[in-house]
Amino acid sequence: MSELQLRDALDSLKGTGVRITPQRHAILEYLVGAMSHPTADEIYKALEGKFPNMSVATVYNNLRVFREVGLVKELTYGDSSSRFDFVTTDHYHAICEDCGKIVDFHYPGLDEVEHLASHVTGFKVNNHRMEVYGTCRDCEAKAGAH
Amino acid sequence: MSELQLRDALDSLKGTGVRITPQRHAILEYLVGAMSHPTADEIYKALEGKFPNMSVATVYNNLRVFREVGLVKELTYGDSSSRFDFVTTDHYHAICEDCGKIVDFHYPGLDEVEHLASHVTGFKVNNHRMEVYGTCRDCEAKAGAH
DNA sequence: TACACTATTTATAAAGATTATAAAGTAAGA
DNA sequence: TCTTACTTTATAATCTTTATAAATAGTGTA
Repeated sequence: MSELQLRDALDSLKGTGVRITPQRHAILEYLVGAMSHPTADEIYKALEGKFPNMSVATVYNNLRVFREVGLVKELTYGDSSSRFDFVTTDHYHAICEDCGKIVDFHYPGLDEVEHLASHVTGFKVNNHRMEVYGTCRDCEAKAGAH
Repeated sequence: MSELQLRDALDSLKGTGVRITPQRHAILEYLVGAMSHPTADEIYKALEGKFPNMSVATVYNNLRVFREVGLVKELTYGDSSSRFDFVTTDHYHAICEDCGKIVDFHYPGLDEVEHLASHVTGFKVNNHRMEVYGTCRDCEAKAGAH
């Protein structure tokens, strides 16, 4: 399962022309296996045994690369440092109000909303629904050309 | 409208025993009137004309005070600095799947979802919809007694 | 109104997270 | 194997936020 996710991630990287270095492999592996959402520093410390010479910058650089490719989400809670989360297949929908097109997007953070809602309202919360409404790129372009 | 919000905020502060200084007044006034969600530094710069000697620490200290009292929400998007938002009456709904009861709850953080959705999908996002589903306390109690 | 007490502001330094830079190293295709 | 461009490393720099201590100023009370 994690194996498969890791392989998919590596393939996905290859597909976008990003080189696969041992450091990148290790960071991805760690993220896939991590139960929590680690900070850059936690990842750095976790891999320091395997890569005694690895620089913190390498961790940051690669987390950014992974984020840009869509493999990883950066979560900013209130605390001082960002947390990073391997993207799974949960997703929400963005809906175009002009043409009705529906586009998937991923967002890992809404469990927090369920928690807070439960806390505030006293409900036993089972699930939630969320959609984003707007104009898709095509319709926006048409409207712009008018 | 903003006037009233500001007065309410000041009263609320008095009620909790927080002193009202000219700096606090000005920061609150700025937050109430701000269309955007300013960063601490933006607030600092905006008030530097009125308070040439004000320290950045004062802005941070007071934003923390306001947050602790519940007047202000701290928003952490992906970018480097926190943004601060005067708490208004926007709210979401928790819906009981047994009896249909609807309870309001507040949650200030979903702008972040709009941002991310917009970035990922290319949509120009206008708004979103979110609801939480579950069982209210009454129905939960009844079911428990069954 | 004046006083006293304590919270607050200011100025500065310090801490912590993240990014920039340049030289050395290495993945990947030809 | 060779070459090229991308990566890593080490380090410094930047930026945001917090800590500290002395000076200042609100607020309740006499």
